[in-house]
Amino acid sequence: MAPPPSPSTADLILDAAERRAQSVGFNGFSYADIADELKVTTATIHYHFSAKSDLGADLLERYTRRFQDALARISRRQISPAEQLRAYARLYEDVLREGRLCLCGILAAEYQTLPGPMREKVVAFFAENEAWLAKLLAVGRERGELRFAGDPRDVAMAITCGLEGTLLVARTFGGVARFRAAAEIVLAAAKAAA
Amino acid sequence: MAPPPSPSTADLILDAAERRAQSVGFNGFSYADIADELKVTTATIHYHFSAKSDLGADLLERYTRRFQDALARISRRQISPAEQLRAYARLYEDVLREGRLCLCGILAAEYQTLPGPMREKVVAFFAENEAWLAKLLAVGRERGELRFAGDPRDVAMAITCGLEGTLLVARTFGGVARFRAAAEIVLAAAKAAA
DNA sequence: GTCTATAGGCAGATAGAC
DNA sequence: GTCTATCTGCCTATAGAC
Repeated sequence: MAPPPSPSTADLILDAAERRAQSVGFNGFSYADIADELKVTTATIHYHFSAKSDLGADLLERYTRRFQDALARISRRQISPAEQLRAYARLYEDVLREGRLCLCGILAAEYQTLPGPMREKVVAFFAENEAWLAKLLAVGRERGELRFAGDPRDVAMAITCGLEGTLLVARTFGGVARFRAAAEIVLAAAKAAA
Repeated sequence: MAPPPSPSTADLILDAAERRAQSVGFNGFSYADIADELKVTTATIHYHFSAKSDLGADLLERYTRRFQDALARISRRQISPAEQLRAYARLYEDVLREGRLCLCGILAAEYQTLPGPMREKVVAFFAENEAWLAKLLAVGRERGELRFAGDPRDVAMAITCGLEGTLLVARTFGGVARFRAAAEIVLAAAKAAA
């Protein structure tokens, strides 16, 4: 294994932008904010991401890829479908613990103000999310390890949306403890449904 | 009954601001946007709401009051707890049909950028929401008309958050049809839970 | 690749006439 | 109560030196 290369300026910018976008939204931070944090000037950021919409698009691409990777890692683990669901919920809980939201959750709230390319990527995130979750649910039900009625995609949608909403609300009202309690109830859609 | 008085300028401003806040967020519109829409100047708006944070606070107060009124109307109807839950979900569905989000849902996403007085009102909205819903759930269970395990407040939280998240996501991905399907599954937390 | 300097626009907010 | 006019500050973005 090669030693980890020290992160490029572009990566540092993405890191800072991601952290801010997940807490104050894409419209909630400026190039100046990031420039101050990294001790560079706004011109430097424009050199790497000529427009803010480009930064946003790259941000979404990296975030979605990483999220998909995390889902793939869950799939590879030799655990039951119910356990995989719990691992899925833990992805959200970890985000909340840092005082953040899901990037695509907060961007969904800003959707109407986003440039077109970013909008498409937000939609794609939810579509890929649902596809992964629906497959997990379908397989789990086939094996008799999960119980629920109806189309797995609908249950997948309900679970993803439930976690997104719980994250959103729990950050302002409830905190991590209540996130857990609510998330457990959300996940029960694929355990106890008739 | 007296005839409805023609709305004051302040009311018209609140109406326009509310519509915009529910679609682009509180930081997504400016005094100039509203001024253009109402064919007045920004100075006029400042006369009625000297700072934007005042407008935001008044907006939240009116919205929360109206939402509470809607909940009270549901409570007064002679329908089963399960039907009341459906009526609750319909409040959200109606908002989506206009392409909007719940005001407090979208403000929860902007929470970190909101002035203090607005933050408190957002939190209060969710607290009052949960209180109403928890009471409905508790009564329904006592009467044997609703089935669920655990603290009614946790189930209430899961349902409110589930609907908020479904609203958020369905606006960008899924639309009204899938909102309904997911909402039904969310509400099942208080019907089929073991 | 990073800087200084700056353009051009839009934001929230205020003073004072009518 | 509404207007015109304006201030100040921040934002995105660019030109050009190093």
